[in-house]
Amino acid sequence: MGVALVWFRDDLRLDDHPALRAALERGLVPVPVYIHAPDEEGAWAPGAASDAWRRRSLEALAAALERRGSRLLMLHGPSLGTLQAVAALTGAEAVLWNRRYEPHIEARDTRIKRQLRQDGLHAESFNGSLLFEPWEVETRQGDPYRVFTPFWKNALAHWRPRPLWDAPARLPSPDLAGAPEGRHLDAIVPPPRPAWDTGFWQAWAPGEAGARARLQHVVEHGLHGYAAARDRMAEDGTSRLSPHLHFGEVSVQRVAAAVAATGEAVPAADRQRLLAELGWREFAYHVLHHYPHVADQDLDPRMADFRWARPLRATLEAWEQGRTGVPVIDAGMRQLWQTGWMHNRVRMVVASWLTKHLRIHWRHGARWFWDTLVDADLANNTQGWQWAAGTGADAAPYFRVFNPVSQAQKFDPQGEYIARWLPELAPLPAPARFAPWQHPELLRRYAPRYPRAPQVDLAAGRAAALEAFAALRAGRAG
DNA sequence: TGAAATGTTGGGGCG
DNA sequence: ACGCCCCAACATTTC
Repeated sequence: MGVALVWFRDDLRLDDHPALRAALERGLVPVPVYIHAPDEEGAWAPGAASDAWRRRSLEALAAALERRGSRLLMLHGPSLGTLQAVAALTGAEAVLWNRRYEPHIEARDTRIKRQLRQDGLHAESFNGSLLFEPWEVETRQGDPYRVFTPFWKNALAHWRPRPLWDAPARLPSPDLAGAPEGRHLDAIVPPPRPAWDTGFWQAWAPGEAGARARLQHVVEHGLHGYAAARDRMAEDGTSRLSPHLHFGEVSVQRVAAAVAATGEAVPAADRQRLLAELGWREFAYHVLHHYPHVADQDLDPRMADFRWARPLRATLEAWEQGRTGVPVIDAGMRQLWQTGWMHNRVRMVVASWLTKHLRIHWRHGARWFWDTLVDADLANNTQGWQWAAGTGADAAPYFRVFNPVSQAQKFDPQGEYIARWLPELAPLPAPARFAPWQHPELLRRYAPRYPRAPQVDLAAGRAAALEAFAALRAGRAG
């Protein structure tokens, strides 16, 4: 029987896996391969939190393959050379994989595909992670979209859910006698030392089983009322599927199908809202594909002359470590540090603070998120930061400045979120937790170590941001 | 997927 | 009954 290498990357599942499916449908024995090649990730090599997750997800994938009679070959080295070597040693006739859509990875994979074909192998890639190919959706004029709503309207109108493919109960066992000895997981992604990630795994279950369990939970309990619940900071109202989707532990096609299948059981607005969140993910990949510079530069060239503040180390560190003196921001930054994740609404609030009140360029925030988020994803992270900073596609206008106090009052009315992640403020009565600088006597008594005042006065920071924006416009006009 | 300033409206107190 | 004022509630505009 012929052999096909199935090259796993950010698709760490067996269910609804187009490349694995293709191997089996061609009657080939799949040889699952994972190659660690961080040098090829360029400036955006996975961060520490991402690697901590990846390690667990790979462990789960390897176990799932073994339970089915197969085995994951984990290797370290240049992707092309490693694939060539393994193909030669196993006698593979095909190399199959699901596409990644980061521009520099797309370019690398195109070179790899060309070379493998020159070597006489059947090399083929599939869409395993998006509902729509980034180049598939276009305006009537044939241009890429830069505004979400028409993008999503057009995309949904053309959505034809494809049949899902269930992971087989058994897989053929590859003959790895001639193959290189696989590396131990520790050699691929070493465990964090010291084990700073222990707090993560009370909140998360990396791997395909955890992803499917979460999807089931969302569909059964999280969809009814989702549109409003997703904004409430203290609740488990968001889907929390982002890291599972990033690592491809669940197929986005399966997520969309499961949501759509709830039908009348769930209000249409809630269903559409969750689908729209998947839509933002699609939009982020669409924009990154067509404007590959956005990961590092403003999409909107008019922002090039904007007067960003010099990013002072101390200011940035206070933000990173949750010592800004604004409770909802500090709570969010500590949730991020302790669990590798932050509630979506809080992400918007902390991003607005950094880019508007502090006027620090969004790339500094994007970097910190990249290193600390378990769901760090180049397209989504870029889209989120450029949206918040007002520099990106369909971004919040620059003058849209979040007030972190009113945001907390609105979306954490009992101050529970603040108390949970900033326990030093828990002794304060809830109404005093939103702006403790207005209650100096309570601060002194109950939270003597918490900053006496925000790192920037709220009104002054807002005014300075608006003033800088006005100066930009004036400069352009004159 | 804002916030704050400004404008409008209408009920009620009061002379 | 009427005009006047206040002000909350809501709507619109501006940044």
